[in-house]
Amino acid sequence: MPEGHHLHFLADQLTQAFGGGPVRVSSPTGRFEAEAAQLDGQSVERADAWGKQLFVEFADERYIHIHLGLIGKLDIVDNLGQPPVGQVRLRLANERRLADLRGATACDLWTRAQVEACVAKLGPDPLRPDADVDRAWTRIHRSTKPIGALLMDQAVVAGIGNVYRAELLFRHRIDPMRPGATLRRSQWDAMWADLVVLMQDGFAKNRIDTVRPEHMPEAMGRDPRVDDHGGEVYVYRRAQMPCHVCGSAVRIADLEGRNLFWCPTCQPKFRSRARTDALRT
DNA sequence: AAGAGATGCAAAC
DNA sequence: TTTGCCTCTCTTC
Repeated sequence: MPEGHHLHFLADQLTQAFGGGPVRVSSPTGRFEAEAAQLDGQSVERADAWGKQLFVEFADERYIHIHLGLIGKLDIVDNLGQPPVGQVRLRLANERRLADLRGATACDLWTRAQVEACVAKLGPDPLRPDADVDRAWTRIHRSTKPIGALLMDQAVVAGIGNVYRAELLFRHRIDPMRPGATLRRSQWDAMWADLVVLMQDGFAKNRIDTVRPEHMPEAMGRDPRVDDHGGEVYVYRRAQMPCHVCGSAVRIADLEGRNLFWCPTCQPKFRSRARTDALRT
């Protein structure tokens, strides 16, 4: 689940569970033990997310920085005094709630300066009200890299992952291999506006659904999606299966080490104007 | 029971 | 370009 919507969901949960009061901080695996000891018993101010980076703010401008990576999990549950199960690198607990971190790529104790340096490298986050859409457009407009690769670059847009990448391109009928510089500003503005709505919905439900009402299972009389992802999507992890819109077999390819999914009919191959003109003459 | 693969990314070659 | 993280679910035997 760890695309940007999920990290914002976790930040909200952490703030609700621990914000404004003292928290027990421990590291059952010992890997974060020295840092945990420094924070143990201190008050949590709040938690916040920027893209896929999660920050838990303590007094004195100290922050726990967490990045879940591909397989990391942060379970926030009622505190019933249960012992840690598996490799719990970080445990936050108060009388009511308990949060266990497992499998994360990063868990560090940071200063405010470190947090600011991290955030400065990130592109705009569609879930933040201060997001600067122009900053993303500048990067896209100046790049010959495929838009499918640019959308995954956290310095371009922070919070998009493999699901939102594939689904956003499908919804806007854009060839993932199309160079960023060939997009029109109006296309990017429409994609961004759509992304904000999709990710806000994902944040509210903690689940990625991108299928329009007319293509939902009930509307089309098809079976709902059943797998560990769960959300209703058009192309993500649907290789070889028929497109919900046109019936073509959904395609899969490797782009920069990640699986890319798209519909070859709904997202026709992009031809540059120069090439088209050359063929006409 | 065992293996593959996954919503990510940094570090190592 | 490949490996590591070290979890969890789904698939195959």
